[in-house]
Amino acid sequence: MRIGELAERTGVSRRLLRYYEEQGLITSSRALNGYREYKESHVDVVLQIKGLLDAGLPTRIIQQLLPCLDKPQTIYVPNVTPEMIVTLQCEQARLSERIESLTRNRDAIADYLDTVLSVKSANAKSRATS
Amino acid sequence: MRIGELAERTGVSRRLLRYYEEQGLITSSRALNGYREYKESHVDVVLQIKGLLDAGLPTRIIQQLLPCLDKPQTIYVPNVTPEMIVTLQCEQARLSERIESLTRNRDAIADYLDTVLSVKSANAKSRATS
DNA sequence: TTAAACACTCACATTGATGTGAAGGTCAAG
DNA sequence: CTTGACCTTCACATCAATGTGAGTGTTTAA
Repeated sequence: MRIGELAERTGVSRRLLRYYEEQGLITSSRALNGYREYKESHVDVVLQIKGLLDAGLPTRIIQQLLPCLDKPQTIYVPNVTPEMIVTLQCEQARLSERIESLTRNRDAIADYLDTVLSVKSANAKSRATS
Repeated sequence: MRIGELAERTGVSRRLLRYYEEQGLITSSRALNGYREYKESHVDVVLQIKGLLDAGLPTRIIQQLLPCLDKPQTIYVPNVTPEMIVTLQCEQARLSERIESLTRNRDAIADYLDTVLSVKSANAKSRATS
């Protein structure tokens, strides 16, 4: 598929798809006319990138992460450097921190909404009986 | 306390503290000489802001969120607009999405590390017996 | 064959979160 | 009274993620 379709199917602009490629997050083959050609699998990869980016990870980290997040991963196992392992462990820890922080805040919002909404419904009742 | 101490205790640069104030995330009183004065409670608020920012939320959202994340919140309940509730619900959903995405990816990293490390230890054993 | 839709590269603009530095005021200690 | 460590504002710089547009080539379909 070409860039337009990929953009449409992922919700990521053409501009950004080219940017991701420039940043080494995705690759593409080129047709004879120079157009980028993508495979089905790119859809998922782009969505994953989108998710990570949206989660606040910078592209250079994502670039390191991506090769490890593939499903049939066993092939890549042997040539992993110890530094890479350390990087991943750090990143894993950072992700956990983020998750915790986000969860805390989401729960706080939830609590707040609960309170607000219960008060509102109580008010509605008291208005009904007055 | 003054800005230097707050910076040190929160790990947020003076520059950023002023920026947060400019963005309406925190307030400060001024001493006679014009110096900013902060209270103990600012430490927690700044840490919370840091967490949210680090979690990828933009300041303008944090600004809307903050008043709702206070503990003694019941006072503020009455004057909440319906739009605000909608905003919060949206933001809550977005947070959940982020959390999901982050969790998925963290688990993928964990799986990868597990695989890598188990292979490594297997290799170590086979080297030992050869 | 021409127009519309799509692709390409290149480059400049913007936004948000930061850093950095200049020019100057305040205050405490020597 | 001076020096050093604070503080102030202001402004310019940077970086990553994006947008936007110009200028040009390609494919598609009327």
